[in-house]
Amino acid sequence: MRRQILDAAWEIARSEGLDGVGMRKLAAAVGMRAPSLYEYFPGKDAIYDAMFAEGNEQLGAAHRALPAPAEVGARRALINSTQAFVEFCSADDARFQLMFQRSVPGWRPSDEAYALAVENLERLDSFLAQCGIEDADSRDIWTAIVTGLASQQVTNDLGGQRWIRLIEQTVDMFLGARGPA
Amino acid sequence: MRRQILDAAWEIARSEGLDGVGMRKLAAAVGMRAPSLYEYFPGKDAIYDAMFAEGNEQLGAAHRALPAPAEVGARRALINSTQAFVEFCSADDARFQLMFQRSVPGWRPSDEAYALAVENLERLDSFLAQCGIEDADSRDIWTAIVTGLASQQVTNDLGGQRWIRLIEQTVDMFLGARGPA
DNA sequence: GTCTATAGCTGGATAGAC
DNA sequence: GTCTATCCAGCTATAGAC
Repeated sequence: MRRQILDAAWEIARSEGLDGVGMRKLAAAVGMRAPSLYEYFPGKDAIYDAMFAEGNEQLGAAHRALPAPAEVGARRALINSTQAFVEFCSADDARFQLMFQRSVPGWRPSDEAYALAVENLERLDSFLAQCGIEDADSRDIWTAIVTGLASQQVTNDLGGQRWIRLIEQTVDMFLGARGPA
Repeated sequence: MRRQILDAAWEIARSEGLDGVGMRKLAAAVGMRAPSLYEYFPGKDAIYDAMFAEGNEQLGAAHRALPAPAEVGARRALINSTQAFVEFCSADDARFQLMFQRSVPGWRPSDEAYALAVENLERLDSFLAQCGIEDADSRDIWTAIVTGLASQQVTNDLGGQRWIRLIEQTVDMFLGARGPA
């Protein structure tokens, strides 16, 4: 039942925006009345929280599914992970906004949910290290580039390929500046 | 009086978030009651709209104040404009969110206000062209990089220098990939 | 121009019957 | 577990007195 409620919440968020998720509307979407939702979640914030956690689990799973840098080489690994990330963001703008922008007034993820986000950041760090990117400045430049590609793709060409298809070129630009291959 | 109201609105937005700007609170901040605000603005959306327009005017002014690429060369021009932009974003996160993120549920800029944003984008295009960046792919990569730097700076180190100080290095990376100087 | 008063709505959450 | 009924708080906006 929690599953059904969360699915409905995602659907409303995708079609009407994150702020469109209200207790009455959400309950109606699963054939209930608002008060019944409190049997499954302590409140509305807990629903956003579960969504935030779920998004981070999905991102973690997508990242774990990538081949290791040792297998495919740093260049290919960076391309793969960037494509996976930008496509992940672009596949669901409501999820992107919930996870990476502060677009739900008055809501902040709980500590437990946020821990999943930190876990993903740590996984990324270790992935970058395996790609030979270990100094802090390079990591910061890298994260700026990747989040920039993702936000442009989501904001200006949702569901398209406009920035996704520039990823290889961008990775080569980044690697080229770190010394010739 | 419109000026005073807008100043108060910015102040509330900065301290409590954009959604903290309400008619009662805003009126109280200028020593009025809510209904009196309707003498100066037709409604709340018009206030967001005026703020959006004002932000874009400020950005335009900041950009116009930059030395021309012909004077300082492409590299310096790109560094200057990126620093100016990231600092502009980082100086006021409420303004950043209003202008570049969709963080006011239910509000969209009016056509007139949006025209100012388009004007700024066109100015940027012409600036980039003067820097020798004319193909669409390079422009897209460039905007991704710049917005990425800005969003990382605003989100993770507001008011600091963590990404601002990486701008020179990033511009060199970008230019390096376009053929040796 | 500014006010009081209030309409009219929407939202999350709770009490208590069944 | 689900419901009806309702509370309570918030909001924008308007009517009409002064």
